Amino acid sequence: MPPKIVDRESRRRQIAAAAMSLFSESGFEATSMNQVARAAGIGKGTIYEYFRSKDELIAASIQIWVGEMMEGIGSAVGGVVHPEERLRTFVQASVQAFMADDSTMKTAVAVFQTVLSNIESPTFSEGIQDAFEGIWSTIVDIIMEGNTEGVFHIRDESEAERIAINLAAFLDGIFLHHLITGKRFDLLEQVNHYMEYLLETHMKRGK
Amino acid sequence: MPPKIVDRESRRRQIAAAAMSLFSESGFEATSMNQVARAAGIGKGTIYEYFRSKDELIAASIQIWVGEMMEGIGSAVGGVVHPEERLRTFVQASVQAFMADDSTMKTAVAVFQTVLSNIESPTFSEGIQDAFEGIWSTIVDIIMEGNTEGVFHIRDESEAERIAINLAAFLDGIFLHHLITGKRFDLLEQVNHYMEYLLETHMKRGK
DNA sequence: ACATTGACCGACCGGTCGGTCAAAATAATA
DNA sequence: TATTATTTTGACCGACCGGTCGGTCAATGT
Repeated sequence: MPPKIVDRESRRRQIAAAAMSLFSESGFEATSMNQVARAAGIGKGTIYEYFRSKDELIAASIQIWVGEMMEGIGSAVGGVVHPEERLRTFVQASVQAFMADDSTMKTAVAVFQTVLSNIESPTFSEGIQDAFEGIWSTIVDIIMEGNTEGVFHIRDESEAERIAINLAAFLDGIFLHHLITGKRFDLLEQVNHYMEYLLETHMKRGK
Repeated sequence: MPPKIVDRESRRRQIAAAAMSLFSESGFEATSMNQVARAAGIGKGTIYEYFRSKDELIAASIQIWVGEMMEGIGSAVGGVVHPEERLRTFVQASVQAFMADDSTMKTAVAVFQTVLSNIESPTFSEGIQDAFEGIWSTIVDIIMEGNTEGVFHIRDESEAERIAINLAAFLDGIFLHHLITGKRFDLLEQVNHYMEYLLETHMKRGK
């Protein structure tokens, strides 16, 4: 009976992907549904077959983007066994992911802004909340694992959490400032500087 | 000869101030020139006597807002003499300024976003660049002063600069994450955690 | 061959926006 | 008060927006 069966989920992803590349360049508000349609190679009306509204399209795009971002970093860390090396790899992968192209960073900021503007709306904030929990717990896991292996020396898990929250915040902050100030400082140098005394002091690395 | 003398500069400030209070609540894009006119108690056309476009109004508003922000923090630090206390005061004043109300933080993020979206346009980015230089040099000054007084122990000025850049980035990052995650962690605790090992290690405080 | 389906489309709608401009208001001069 | 230069104004405009909807069409079942 169905003259043409369409995998609705993969179609959603396809449209959201096309949309995201526009969002990354011009932001969410500034991108019109007409542009999205053209970029996706479909009619505008078709978008509304798969998304109730522009907001829903934005939310879905964000979720997919965040997921891919985390997947990339996760797979980079996956292969490394030594805790310190894992932590360094995690940071390096984050730096590379964000600095790969400016548009990635701009997208991240746009996402921040959109989530903040809709901080009351669960549609937007839920996915982001999960993302943060994921990032934090990834770092905490690395630290605690290093702790039991005797590589790090942390008092307790809540201390590891504090370190994780600060590390994640620092990374976002330094990325943001690097872009805003027109790359007026050496990003890698600053990140290494942070890592240096994170490892040397709190974790009493080596001896 | 002029039948009506108008202090153009103060008029600009007055309009920009009225505009900024709206921008803080709803963001730049979402605020219409009609709303700005009503809030400023003037006709819409009058705005265009003092600003060429909405973009110029936004840029001017941002510049004034940033200026007031820095002035506030600067005056808080001004009275303190002991270097370590000055640094703590600087951080505390920043926290208070941002956490005073959510709208301040949302405004800051909106400013970031706007500047990033117009990173090529000098109209927007110039003022922000100066603001960052100001913040960095404020921190560097505190550190270097503490150095000559023997309270801090820093290798050289470039080391102080690295510390300043990282501190500023961390503060913005932690503010941002605190808001986005729905205040899922204790902001003050995290900031103190950072300050603790900033003072205890790099600066080899006390003994 | 032909009926049925649903994916797809783009013209169209109500509404909003930034920006303009002719006219009104204002105030110093004579 | 009449004149004149300047400032202020809000009605108005065209462009554009998100979203809708009647209709088209290719693919399938019979």
